[in-house]
Amino acid sequence: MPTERPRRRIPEATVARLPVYLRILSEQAEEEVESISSDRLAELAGVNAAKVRKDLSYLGSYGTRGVGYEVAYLVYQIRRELGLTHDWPVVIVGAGNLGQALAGYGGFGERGFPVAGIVDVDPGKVGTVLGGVRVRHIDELSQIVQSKRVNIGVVATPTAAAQDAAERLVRAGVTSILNFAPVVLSVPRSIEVRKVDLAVELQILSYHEQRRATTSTLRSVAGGIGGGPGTNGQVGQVGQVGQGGQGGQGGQVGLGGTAATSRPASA
Amino acid sequence: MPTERPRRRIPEATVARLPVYLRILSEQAEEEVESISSDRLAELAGVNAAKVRKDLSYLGSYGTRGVGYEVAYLVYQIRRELGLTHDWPVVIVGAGNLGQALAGYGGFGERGFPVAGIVDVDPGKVGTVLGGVRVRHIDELSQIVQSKRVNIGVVATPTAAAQDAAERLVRAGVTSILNFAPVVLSVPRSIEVRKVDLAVELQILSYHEQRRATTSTLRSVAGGIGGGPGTNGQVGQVGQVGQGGQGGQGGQVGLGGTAATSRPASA
DNA sequence: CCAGCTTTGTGAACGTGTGCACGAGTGCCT
DNA sequence: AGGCACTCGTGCACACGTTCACAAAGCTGG
Ligand SMILES: NC(=O)c1ccc[n+]([C@@H]2O[C@H](COP(=O)([O-])OP(=O)(O)OC[C@H]3O[C@@H](n4cnc5c(N)ncnc54)[C@H](O)[C@@H]3O)[C@@H](O)[C@H]2O)c1
Ligand SMILES: NC(=O)c1ccc[n+]([C@@H]2O[C@H](COP(=O)([O-])OP(=O)(O)OC[C@H]3O[C@@H](n4cnc5c(N)ncnc54)[C@H](O)[C@@H]3O)[C@@H](O)[C@H]2O)c1
Repeated sequence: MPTERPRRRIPEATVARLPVYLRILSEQAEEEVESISSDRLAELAGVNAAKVRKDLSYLGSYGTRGVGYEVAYLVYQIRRELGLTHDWPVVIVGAGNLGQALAGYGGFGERGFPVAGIVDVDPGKVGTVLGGVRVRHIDELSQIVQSKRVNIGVVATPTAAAQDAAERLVRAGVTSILNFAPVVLSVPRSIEVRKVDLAVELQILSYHEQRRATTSTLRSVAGGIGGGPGTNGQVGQVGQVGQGGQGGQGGQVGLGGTAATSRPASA
Repeated sequence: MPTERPRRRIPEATVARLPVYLRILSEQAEEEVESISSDRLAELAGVNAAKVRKDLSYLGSYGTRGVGYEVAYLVYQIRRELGLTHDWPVVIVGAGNLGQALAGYGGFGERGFPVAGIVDVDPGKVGTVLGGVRVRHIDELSQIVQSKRVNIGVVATPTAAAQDAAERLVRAGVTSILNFAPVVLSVPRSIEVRKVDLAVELQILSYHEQRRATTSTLRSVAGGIGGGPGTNGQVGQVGQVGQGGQGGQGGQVGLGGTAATSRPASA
């Protein structure tokens, strides 16, 4: 079993898809599927088969022509490439609505991101236990980060406090931040920041809804602008998509979208 | 005041940035700033100034050369383009950890996405009140969607139930879905789906952390692989970024990343 | 009214991402 | 052993997105 070093630098767009492949492959492994073709994997992931092959080719791990990929080996390779060979403890700043939901969610620990700690400024929150972890005061942040060797921090404070939270995280030694507050954080360029902004997601959906309404108005002059539900409910027929092409994605610096539109075929 | 129709189709990457500009411009408007340059807006949004100008040029709304853009007018134009001239009520499926956090979060209503309803299958959850909205049984979904004219649905059920939830939403008449479950939903191609997958975000961060560790190992042979915190905390000096370029983003069909990396200068 | 400064709008070059098409292996069946 | 069906790996063309650079346009002061 070759332990080749990551040969090329992996494109961000590919990095963003690897976790999806990984989840699917892990599921397949549980169902005792030993081998999988790029076609099948593409179908399950809702992407183009050529894209799957190209993505996987960056791993340097080879499939077998005429056969497909060995699921277990692929899982191993992707996990290694993503740095998932060991856990990455995370620390959450802000134990409000969202922080509590995150802490109470077991999915992170399962996927290798155990919650090493939750901190808050509110004395009323300190001491309460969320998802098995006791909320501690924010002054203990540095100590938690250092003793638990935390590299990843999550900002779940109100908007006004997000910049402060980020700075505290950076000072404490965190090098990657996942930010839920709808603000652009200012941090040293060496820090990797990713943003999840639900309002932005909804606004993008709104744009498409609005566009849908406008377009149909042009065709059927009757349609009101408010745009009632389209009620075309054809749920059964799944639309395997012709993958409407588009520029890349990736956690690029500028801004960039947040979610991905997908519409794959089910099994 | 010209009310020009949206001339060109707006690129997805731009659509994904407009909400960010909108938020910043709204804040500026509250601070009574009347005019803003692309440079300043770019700085606040953490993007390249040329990108800002190009993005805004798609709106057809004009700035004034030598001066900048009129904040209020830009806000109006962006809101119009994004379809934010009226509210878009949303319905949440799944009143668990996440559904409760979403319902309890006032930010959506403020931004034009009031929670029209929350539904769940669990009889124990039905009847409880979250964020001023009573949880109702999922069988009432269609009725809610139709009576409240809901176009956007949010899937916040466990993974196993997400596909079912999506199908119910589509049958009820919803045409856009925001999915929090880590699965690829199969829906008719006419339905717009966006996915927010926190585990994917963390795994992307993990990739970069791992890469950082590997790279530094090559340089300073000493460093352990586990990669303790880097503790280079230089918080004060904000890094206005040279916008490390990258391929596009956008809510493209395939998959695609979810969050964006940003690192702008603060005011 | 002109000179000089500022800032927009956009053409063009470049970089990234996507998807087709096909050569090149691999396994199976006869 | 040979033929055939299958699937990977990838070159290539094209689409999309980003950034630079600069002419056009507007403002201000004299
Ligand atoms: N709740 C959601 O569903 C949701 C959805 C989208 C975005 N968000 C964003 O997530 C963030 C958190 O939302 P929420 O609903 O959990 O808010 P919240 O008000 O319920 O919780 C915020 C918590 O942060 C704590 N806090 C305040 N200042 C702090 C500081 N300087 N350091 C550490 N902790 C501090 C508060 O004590 C509070 O417990 C907000 O920025 C919000 O915009 C939340
Ligand atoms: N909680 C988080 O912070 C978090 C983070 C990332 C992803 N997620 C994802 O979000 C989803 C929800 O997470 P959660 O923590 O809220 O889960 P949860 O178990 O707390 O809540 C799920 C809710 O959905 C309800 N439900 C189950 N089947 C349903 C159906 N068919 N129709 C309607 N409702 C149904 C359940 O009764 C429950 O109330 C999961 O897919 C999870 O992977 C959650």
